[in-house]
Amino acid sequence: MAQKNQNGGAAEDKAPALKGVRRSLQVLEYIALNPGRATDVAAGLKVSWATLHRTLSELEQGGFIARDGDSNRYSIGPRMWFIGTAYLAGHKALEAARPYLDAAAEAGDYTVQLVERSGRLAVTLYSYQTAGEVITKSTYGYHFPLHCGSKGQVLLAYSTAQAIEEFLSGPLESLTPETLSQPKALRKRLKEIKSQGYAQTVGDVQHFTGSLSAPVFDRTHQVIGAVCFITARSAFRDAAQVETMLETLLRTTQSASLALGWRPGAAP
Amino acid sequence: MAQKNQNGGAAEDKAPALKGVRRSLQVLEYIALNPGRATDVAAGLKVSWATLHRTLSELEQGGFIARDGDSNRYSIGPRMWFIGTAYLAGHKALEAARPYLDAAAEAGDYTVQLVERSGRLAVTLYSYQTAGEVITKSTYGYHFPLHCGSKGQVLLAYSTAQAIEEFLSGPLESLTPETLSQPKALRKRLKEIKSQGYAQTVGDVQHFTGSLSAPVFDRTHQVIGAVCFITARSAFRDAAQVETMLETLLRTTQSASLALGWRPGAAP
DNA sequence: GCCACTTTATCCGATATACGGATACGCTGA
DNA sequence: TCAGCGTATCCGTATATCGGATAAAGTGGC
Repeated sequence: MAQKNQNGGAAEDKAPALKGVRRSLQVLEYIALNPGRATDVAAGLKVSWATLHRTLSELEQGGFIARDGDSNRYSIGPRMWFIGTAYLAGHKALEAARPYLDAAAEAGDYTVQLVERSGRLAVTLYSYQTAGEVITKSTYGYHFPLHCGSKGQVLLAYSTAQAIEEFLSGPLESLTPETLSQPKALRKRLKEIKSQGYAQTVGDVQHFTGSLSAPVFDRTHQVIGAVCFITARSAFRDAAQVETMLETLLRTTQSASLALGWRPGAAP
Repeated sequence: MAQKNQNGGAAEDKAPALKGVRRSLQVLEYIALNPGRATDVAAGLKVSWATLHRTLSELEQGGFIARDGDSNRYSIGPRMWFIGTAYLAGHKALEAARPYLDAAAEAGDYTVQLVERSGRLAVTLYSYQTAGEVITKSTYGYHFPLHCGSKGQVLLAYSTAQAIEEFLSGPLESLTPETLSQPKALRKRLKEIKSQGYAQTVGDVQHFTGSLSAPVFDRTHQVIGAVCFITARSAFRDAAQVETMLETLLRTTQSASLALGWRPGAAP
């Protein structure tokens, strides 16, 4: 389960200024991905034990990570949530899209999400889960690699060819037996997605769910995120129902894009 | 608007180990509260400009803060959200309470929140906003001081006398003319709240809304958070409606507490 | 309950690292 | 054009940080 640099890569390698700061944030991210004991973190990050210990103490003291008294396991602390949420307040795309997301959620019986890319993962910015149907791991805090699930695939499909290759050259783990994890197959899939304007996957993230996603554009015709509808696997057997979902989905993404200044037509 | 150490205080003062790390996180928190230009941050935190510049560069490079190209204003970056959300995955109280929160949200026409305390602020962990009525600032990313709004007051009311005094000795800003900001009046109010088991405020956070909150306990009879119902001010004129809300609220908090191992009866 | 082992905590001297004053660049508005 | 503010970068020095080693505490096997 020890997935190391799943998210990283954001110019993390070149310049080692402010060594301590860099490390502490790496530690935070590592713990976000794999909460666990101190030694494991030290091993995963290849940091000398003494150094790591100091770092952890400092972070814990500040409430940025929390330690379970009994097991000595570390996990992300409340203060990180506090800081992190500030990202949403003032997120222009989210703000613009929210009304349409809510409307879509009311219209049907599925979970509605707005996601964006962060490193190799699709990160949920907003999740509206109609109370009727509860789908685990469809809320905040669960992020999946881009090749798993329609949302990630959409984000990936609209990247540059170079970015796609870069992603595909990384590790492509399988979350279920149905996960597409062959670069070749994925390339083909991504092309299809881009040409049809949306993605649909079933059972490649969790066995019993499926999802439908489409991209959201900003005024410069760049994809800044994706809207994703998630529902039970069974729903995808009913073609008419899928058709309706798709219609709502595309209406939603188009509305959101328009609200962000996007206008139909080819990119400038 | 420059509220400095609004959240802090978590043993931030005593031990200066890992200076750089400490500062960088202070910077992050400061920016979370007051996004803005570099100089303002330097002034607010009383850090030499050169040092701050290095810190900001490092944080920006990692995607922990984002800088608006034109105005040079800094705000929290996507990676902080990514890390912060990990706090929710595995938050035992949230997990236990969620079903009841959802149920409550379905039952009535108000926003349902689960909040917990972080420093001097009440922080939203979960917010379920029925699409019908949209209340601004009732989502993630907007945090209010404990003395404003019923949610904060509940959290405060169940603190130790010492913690209450400590809070009251800090700055008590008024968000609206109706905010209670006199320590004396607040002390009285907190006593009332604790004796009646819930809090109700109207118009003390935003002019046009009111809220109703009650505490959630864990097995050790400690308050680990509060559930809060928020709705339009007008709704609070209808006594019968308030009565119904209150009933739902108390049922919700009791269910959540039970799910956390709390049992009725006095603390051990 | 004892022993071997793993994990966590703390010390301390050497050295690399980050600090901050000073200086230079760039933008905005008068 | 110039003044003034905000931003970027340089560089010598002092100091804060690193990590090996050691001690303490916890874990599990038998």
